[in-house]
Amino acid sequence: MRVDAQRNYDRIVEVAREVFREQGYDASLDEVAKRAGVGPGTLYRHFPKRDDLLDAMMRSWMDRVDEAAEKALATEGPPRDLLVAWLRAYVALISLHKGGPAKITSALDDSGSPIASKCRTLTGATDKVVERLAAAGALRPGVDAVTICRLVGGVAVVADQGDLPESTVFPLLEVMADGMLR
Amino acid sequence: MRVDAQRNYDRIVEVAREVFREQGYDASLDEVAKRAGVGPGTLYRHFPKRDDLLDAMMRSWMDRVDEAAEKALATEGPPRDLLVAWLRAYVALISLHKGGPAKITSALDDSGSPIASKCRTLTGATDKVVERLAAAGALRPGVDAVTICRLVGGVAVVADQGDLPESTVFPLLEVMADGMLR
DNA sequence: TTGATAAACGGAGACAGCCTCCGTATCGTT
DNA sequence: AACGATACGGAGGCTGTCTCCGTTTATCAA
Repeated sequence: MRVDAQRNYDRIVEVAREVFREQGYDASLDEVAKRAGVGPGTLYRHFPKRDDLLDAMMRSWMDRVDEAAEKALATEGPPRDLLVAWLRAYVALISLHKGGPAKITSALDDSGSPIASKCRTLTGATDKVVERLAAAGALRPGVDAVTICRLVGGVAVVADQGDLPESTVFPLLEVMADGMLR
Repeated sequence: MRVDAQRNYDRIVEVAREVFREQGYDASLDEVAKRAGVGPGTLYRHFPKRDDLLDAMMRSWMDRVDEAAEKALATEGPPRDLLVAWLRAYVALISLHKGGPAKITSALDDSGSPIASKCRTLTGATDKVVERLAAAGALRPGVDAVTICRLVGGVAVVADQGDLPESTVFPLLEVMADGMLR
């Protein structure tokens, strides 16, 4: 890749992070291009679809997911505490930007999206939690990682769209946790 | 209201129902106007915001909600069956159009939206179910109608966006039901 | 029936966002 | 330095939203 191309690529991703944080996932891409000081053509050549840009933005984010899963797994106490800790972390991770929860959760079932690979990181991390719970015999049969991701994703979407505070979201997660455990 | 105005109003609503059913909630409003045989100006005078149009479309829908609640309340058997029946009905009711679950569920927390009044019908119906369950002592403390609406709304949004089949959605609802019951 | 008046109509067009095409500029190599 | 490959970027087509305002239509009183 030519150095000027690399420079523009990086700059676009950097600016996109900023713009999406300010305006949510449906911010104008022309605006991103303008702020990055490139033409729209350049942006669309590097990132033909909006999701390709999100994909690039989320590269570093994946490390954080694994990190958060490790941290949750280190939780002391009963299985329910572990699960709740992970659910909270999960919501926080996918709620970095307005519109993020919807985007990510719907990518769970859209293997064509570039985001889908990110979801695998997410379900993978959830799976570690599932295994731990299953080993403790605490999990209700039939509850797997994808099920959990869908459920908690749904809560995250609602929280995101309604701007719900943690004090409202946490109880929702606890109801769900109780439904998942035996 | 002048009779021609009334005629156009009704026609727009009728056509909108059709178009939204075909294309989901973000169908083009100019398209609706065109099909209804009116200018965009006429449409926007009657319905300044998209939600105003949805609001009008949902007038008759509210009756169906109460009806469905009655039917669920007539369910024989243990409380869990009643709850699951209502959750399924709830999802079906808000999933009439693509994008509907998101619209309706986010209106739960947006009292400014014209849709909010429709939500009250929905939470009201849910409340009847809640009362029945509470009377039977089957409900976990702290679980109220709004909590339930948010949770099931979240599942409906995910199902809608991911085009999930009933066979996937129903188990999600059951996990939630288990979380709500003691 | 007719004419006045208010009400409603509807389409042209301003504006914003998405995305493409292609002439121009830049890079890297010989 | 010169050339070919690569990348740039902006003009502009397209679609959808929404408004403004000249024209039409309904209604009612005379």
